[in-house]
Amino acid sequence: MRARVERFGEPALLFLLADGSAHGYELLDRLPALTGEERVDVGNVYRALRGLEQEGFVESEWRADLPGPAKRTYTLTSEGRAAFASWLDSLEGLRDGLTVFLDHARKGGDDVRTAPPSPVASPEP
Amino acid sequence: MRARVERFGEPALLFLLADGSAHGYELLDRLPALTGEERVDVGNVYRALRGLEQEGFVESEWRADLPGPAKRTYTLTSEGRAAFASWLDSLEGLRDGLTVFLDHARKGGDDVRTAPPSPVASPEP
DNA sequence: GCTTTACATATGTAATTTGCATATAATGGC
DNA sequence: GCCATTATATGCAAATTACATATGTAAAGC
Repeated sequence: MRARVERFGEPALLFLLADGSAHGYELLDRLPALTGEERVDVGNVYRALRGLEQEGFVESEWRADLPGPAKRTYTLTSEGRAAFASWLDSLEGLRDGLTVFLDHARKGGDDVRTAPPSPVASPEP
Repeated sequence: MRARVERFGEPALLFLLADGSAHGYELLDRLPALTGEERVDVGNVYRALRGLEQEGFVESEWRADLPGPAKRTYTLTSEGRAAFASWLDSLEGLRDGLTVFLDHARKGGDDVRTAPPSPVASPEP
């Protein structure tokens, strides 16, 4: 069923790059294990990388010296590092928000799922 | 910065409806406080409600007897309640996944955020 | 009574994102 | 040379989202 993080791909890419420079294909390989997604779209990864580059979060350099076909090697910029840190904060906020929501939604045990809802309870800030 | 839950709107609507029947405008009012979003699109809420109805998760009934203009009052079905429970599980999985990711990304304290990630490749200052 | 404002639902559509397919090209093994 | 693999990239339809606008009723003000 549908419950995924929106634009989780970008922070995941930054996370992988924070671990060292890499090229797209390599990132593509390591992404599923990180995000838990079964299928990661090839084209969208490259598009995301170009987007991150346009935003100044990564820099790329063509490397023909490495074995195999020419690769575009991406490296985090300091802006990218800062953005990643900010994204982590944001994700943490999201996680905490989810926790609050889940606690709310599950309060009263299973009556949310089985019994008619209580007439009073409303989630107030 | 961008880090939101995708399709969080539907479970949020189900959550509000689990608390008792309501009409669209009312849900629209209570939604931002629940999801933390500043602006909730009016049209999309009604579209989401119709979607939920087509999936059999909610039922609606026009009420002209209530004060004010005629309202369409939505009520959770048992399928809706089940779907909500399932969504909660899904969200919980997401939350736990986020926790794992954050622990990973933050391991080693703040060095992810401040220090060069690895000696292998860093853009020279 | 008539006008204005608030309530309530709904449609239209442009922009963005996603998923899926396909193109291109270089390398290495045979 | 031929072919599978590695590597990057584009094209496009479908789905989603954001923004605007339309429609109609009821309450409030004068």
